[in-house]
Amino acid sequence: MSRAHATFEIAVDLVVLTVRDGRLAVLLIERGNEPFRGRPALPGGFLRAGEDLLDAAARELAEETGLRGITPDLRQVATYAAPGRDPRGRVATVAYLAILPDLPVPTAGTDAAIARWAPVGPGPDGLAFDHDRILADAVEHARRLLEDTPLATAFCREPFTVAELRGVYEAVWGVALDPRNFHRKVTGVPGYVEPTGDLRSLPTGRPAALFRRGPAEALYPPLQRPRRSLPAPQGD
Amino acid sequence: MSRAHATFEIAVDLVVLTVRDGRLAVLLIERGNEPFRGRPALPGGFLRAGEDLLDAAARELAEETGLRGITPDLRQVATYAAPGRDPRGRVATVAYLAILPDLPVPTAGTDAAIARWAPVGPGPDGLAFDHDRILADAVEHARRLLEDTPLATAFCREPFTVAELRGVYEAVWGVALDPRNFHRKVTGVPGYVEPTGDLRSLPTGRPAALFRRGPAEALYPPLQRPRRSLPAPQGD
DNA sequence: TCTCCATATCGTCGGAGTGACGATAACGGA
DNA sequence: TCCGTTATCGTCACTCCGACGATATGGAGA
Repeated sequence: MSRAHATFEIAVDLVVLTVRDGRLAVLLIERGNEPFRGRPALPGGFLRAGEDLLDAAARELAEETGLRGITPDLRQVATYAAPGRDPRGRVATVAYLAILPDLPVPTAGTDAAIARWAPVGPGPDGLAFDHDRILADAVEHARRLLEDTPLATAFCREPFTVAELRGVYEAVWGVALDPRNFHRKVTGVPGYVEPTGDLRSLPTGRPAALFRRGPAEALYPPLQRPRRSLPAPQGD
Repeated sequence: MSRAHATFEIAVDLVVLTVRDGRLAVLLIERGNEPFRGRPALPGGFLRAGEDLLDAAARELAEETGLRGITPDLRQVATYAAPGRDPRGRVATVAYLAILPDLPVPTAGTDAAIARWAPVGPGPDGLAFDHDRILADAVEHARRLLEDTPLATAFCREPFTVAELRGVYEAVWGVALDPRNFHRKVTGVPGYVEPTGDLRSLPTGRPAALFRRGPAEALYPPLQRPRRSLPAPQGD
């Protein structure tokens, strides 16, 4: 059997998302080496011998964020292997999506690079390699997952209020949601959130009930993001 | 920078689905070489130097099915790279999903192996490598895509009838659908199918109107598969 | 204490979507 | 002509949803 096929290095890149100050943010590092030295990039690293993809993603996440013992759900998003995407040679990268609650600080410096939260905007961010594209794909993936999975609770520290959960949806989808309808829908999905029985007082307003994640792995009925496909009201 | 990372070969495996005789079927080949010689497997091959993933998937599809000029939509499903998944060494594979109308014959023998359509059952099929898992993931992917994308039309040759499209949904989802409600929903989604104005007579029954694919890239409202989460009627 | 404000939570109402299923249409064949 | 079969349209009750009014409950300030 011929062995004439090209060989590759395989990297795992992480799209770590959180919500900070009501805005969606992504964990970025500053590249310390060529290529793209000094440019922001997604954290990631190479797959090691004997290591599976998910293990590598979890290892990189721990190294970049300093998180230990926490196992956030990591979801594979897509794989990119275009020739020329890495000037060093043939490198394929598998992108993973991770969702974290708003941490005090990314605990940078654990590894080689400086990590920081950067707001996710609508346009490109000038990231290294093809990381703009990877980020966009991952964000779109997260937006879809919010609709029919309990992923949004991964953005929140427990216990959380309905308003905090609503803030997650608003930040990720980039839309404003009606607090009353949102409350009705979230509390109406079986197994999505469970009341702890406690309340939390904010600097203003009526105290809010606290919730924890429920056992549901899929949301039914789903929380659909607003669609614009209105029937184009007949002018006149 | 150290270059001590493991190197890999990267393969592209295809999950080519169609509907034959009202049942979901997948294109399988019989392996002609070790490992897993003689075992059925998904068609696929190695990524070549200078080739991108999608190009490799399209090339393999053309080689295995003999299709030329046709560009069915190929969708990346997931990537698998567990150590030991390929006895020959470290091989990562990127799975692609392709949907075809029921072809007369897979036009086997174009490449090295014998290709055939095999029905997709609920259980494992004893495929080589981790292809049982890949197939299951891809089928679940297709089931989801039927809900909110026009993917189902890719199973049909144009023009097609509503009943043929319904047969696709029934085969892929494995459920029976009410013909009247299905007709109402499919023709009610803007841009999903467009009437050609022609009719097709079957050996029996009233002739059916013929349709072609519409311009919609997403279905709204979606055609949701039946959910079982009924409110558990109170026994009493 | 009373008023005001902000947020949380509950209710109401009309419209859209859906599943169950009846009714009718339009063929081929007995 | 009658019948079986499939296609297509209609009806009805129920759910879900978005818009939005009403009420609850805290803190801040008069």
